[in-house]
Amino acid sequence: MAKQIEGVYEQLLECAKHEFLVKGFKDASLRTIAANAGTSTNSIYVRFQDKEGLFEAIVEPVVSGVLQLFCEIQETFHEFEPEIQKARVNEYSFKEMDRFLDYIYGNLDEFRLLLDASHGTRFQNFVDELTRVEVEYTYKYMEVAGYMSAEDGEVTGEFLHMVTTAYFEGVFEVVRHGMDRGSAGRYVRMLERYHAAGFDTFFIRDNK
Amino acid sequence: MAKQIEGVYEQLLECAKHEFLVKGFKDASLRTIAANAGTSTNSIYVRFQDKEGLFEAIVEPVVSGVLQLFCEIQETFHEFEPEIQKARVNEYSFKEMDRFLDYIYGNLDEFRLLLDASHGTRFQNFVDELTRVEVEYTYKYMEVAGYMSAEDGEVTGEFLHMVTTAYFEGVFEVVRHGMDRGSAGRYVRMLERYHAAGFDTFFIRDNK
Amino acid sequence: MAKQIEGVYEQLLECAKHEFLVKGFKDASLRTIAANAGTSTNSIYVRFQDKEGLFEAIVEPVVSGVLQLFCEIQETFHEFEPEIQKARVNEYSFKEMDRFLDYIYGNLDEFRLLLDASHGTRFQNFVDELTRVEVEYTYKYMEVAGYMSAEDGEVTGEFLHMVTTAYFEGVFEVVRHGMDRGSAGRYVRMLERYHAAGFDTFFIRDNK
Amino acid sequence: MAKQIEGVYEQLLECAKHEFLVKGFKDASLRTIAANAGTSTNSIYVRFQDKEGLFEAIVEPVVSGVLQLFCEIQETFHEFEPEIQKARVNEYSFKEMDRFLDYIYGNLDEFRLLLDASHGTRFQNFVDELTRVEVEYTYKYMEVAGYMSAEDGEVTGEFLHMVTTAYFEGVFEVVRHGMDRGSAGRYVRMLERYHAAGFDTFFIRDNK
DNA sequence: GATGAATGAGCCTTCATTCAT
DNA sequence: TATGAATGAAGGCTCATTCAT
Repeated sequence: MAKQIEGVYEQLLECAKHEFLVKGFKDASLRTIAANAGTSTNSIYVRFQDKEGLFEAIVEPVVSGVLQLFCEIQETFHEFEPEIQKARVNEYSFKEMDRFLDYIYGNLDEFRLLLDASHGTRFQNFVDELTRVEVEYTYKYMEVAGYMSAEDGEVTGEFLHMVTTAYFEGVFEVVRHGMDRGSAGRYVRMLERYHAAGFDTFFIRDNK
Repeated sequence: MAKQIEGVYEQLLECAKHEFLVKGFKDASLRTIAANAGTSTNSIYVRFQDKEGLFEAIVEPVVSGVLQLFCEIQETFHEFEPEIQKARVNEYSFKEMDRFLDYIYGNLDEFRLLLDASHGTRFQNFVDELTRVEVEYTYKYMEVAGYMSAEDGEVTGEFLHMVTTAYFEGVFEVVRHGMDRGSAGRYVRMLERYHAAGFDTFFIRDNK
Repeated sequence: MAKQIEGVYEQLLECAKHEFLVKGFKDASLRTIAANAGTSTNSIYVRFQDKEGLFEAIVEPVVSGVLQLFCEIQETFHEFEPEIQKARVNEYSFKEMDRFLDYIYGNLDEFRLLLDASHGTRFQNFVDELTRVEVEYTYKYMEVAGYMSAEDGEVTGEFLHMVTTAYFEGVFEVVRHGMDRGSAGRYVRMLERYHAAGFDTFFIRDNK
Repeated sequence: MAKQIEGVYEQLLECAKHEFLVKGFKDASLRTIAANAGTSTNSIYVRFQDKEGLFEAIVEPVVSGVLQLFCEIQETFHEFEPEIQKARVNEYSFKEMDRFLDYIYGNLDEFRLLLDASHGTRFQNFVDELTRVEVEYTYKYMEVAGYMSAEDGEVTGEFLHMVTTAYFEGVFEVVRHGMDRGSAGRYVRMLERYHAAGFDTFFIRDNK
């Protein structure tokens, strides 16, 4: 059974990660990656199909992971009773944001790649994907919790998308700035309060 | 002697703008630009030094312009008496945001370039630059208006930078999404309220 | 020990046939063939030596077959008495051409390979080989039947070769055009009359 | 006015011609051609756009030339009165075939390329193109001269195409075999008689 | 013998920039 | 200064074949 030379796979991933981080997807050179990994360009094709396949191999598990984590968090929350949802939304999101950050800090390089080196790949709209999911769940929550837009509906959808984008971009600034895990936690906590306030300016509870 | 042929300069700018918009800085081809402009590649070098020089020629006036406008707005504001500043801050920023948007919409392509096609040039951190200026003035204003952080100061600076980034990114979403001027106005107004609310959550007036 | 896995040989032949037909010998990819056959490239080398060996394995039996059939037909004919040869040449060749076409239509793909996909292999001159054999027998027949060239002999040989080539190329057009067996029969019959007329223009019977 | 280095163009054409002749279009290497011409591969792109452009540059003038010559010959003939056409068809085609052969022998290498090295280019069906033109004119002539098919019409068109193909392939054998100009003349003359006889077997004059 | 990775060379094409005219 | 070829390097990718397991 012709085995791949041991360690080359990992070497390639490591060197590719580095190259992509430094030069971005487009400008990264497979020749350079292969040379640094001490092998031939063809090794890349054997293992990863092509350039984008190499990028995906690095990044895809993390993308899947974060989406799964994200959905799991949301689903768990949305299974609570409406009353509980309303009562614990802040507490809950604080707690879960920590899991989220843990995941990010467990895969820092991959997130850096997704955020700043993925142009030209199918991951270039990664943040947007996350945003879409979040917006969807936000709508669900608004319904459950009896929120309604404070404004006429005209622009609500796009606006919500916009500020949610801003929220995620804010979270990911933490990655871009190379902040340590501790600071990141504090920051993001602040960011949540910040956005919660903004949110409450536009969307108010329709309670009696 | 041997004057530059009239109109070629403008042709080059126009064609370069188009090419950069479509392909981004890195992937744009000087050959293509020159060919479309009906001249030779060397014409670019004569007029703009090199590829980045060409990009700068398109974008730099707008960058200068927006920075100047921005500073002017801020300076004017900061020349008011503190009492007036405090009283009119919202009204003022609403009004001035319109000038800002007008400027953007008067130079849409250039902003698009700055936002999405400048990677690889010295303008790739354009938003960050704006953010830095804004943050600086925010500090000044906070001092004048007697604001203070609601939190311990440890992370204040970076946090302020972060949310200001989010603010500007939010504003520029308007460009990226190809929103029309009217919608943009409404959006950004909402965005300001949103961020104002967030801001007030953290920075409170030390009045008596 | 370690016997070849049953059926792989046939699979390879089948897939190779398809690949060669579609891409021609040079552009065919052994990787693709092996992959389609559900085996490894090396299986090809074990069974067929190399790329050309694979091509030969497909095509050689048919080449042998057609040559054998061809010679058999000719030999049978030439065993007849001269008088009978002269009397029945047309009738005979009509009848035998049907066997020839049957053989072709029983091995259509292989003939297609020989005609249009063999460049780069030792079969690239397949038609020429057939032609040479035919010309040889034609000479024999001419002697037996008392034909002689109507022209001075200078160019006779090459000319005969040329028109015989034209004859065979004509026959094989039937394959290239994907004609059905029925039409092919009619065409080739016409072609024979056509060439017979041409032939009789140059080579006339030295009878008294 | 930046001139191309003198002679490089010609060198490239010459070396390309040689490489294409030896290896065929597909297998020819631009690197090799450039190296042999003492220049860089890019010189090829500057002058000829791409690989096929290089091939075209060699071969296109000859293709145009031969088509023009061919049509001119045909048109001239078809401008004669029907009576004259009928009377002189053989004499005329003999004479003009010499012009045709002169043209071929004035551009031997190009014809070799067209016949045996053009696979993969838009010239790969060169003979077929010629054939189509010839067949068209043949139809015209048949009408004028009162020919009609001796057979039912079913297969006439395709059959005519087939034998005309055979005719041209026969003519071009002269190129493939490297025959000298003198022999070629005699051959082709014979070939014409040969085909004329075949033709007359199927298409007979509807005279009274 | 089967596997499939390694080899090592090669493909066409494109680029930003320089340079001779 | 305009021109556009020359430069010189690099790009991703694919190949037939060999070789270690």
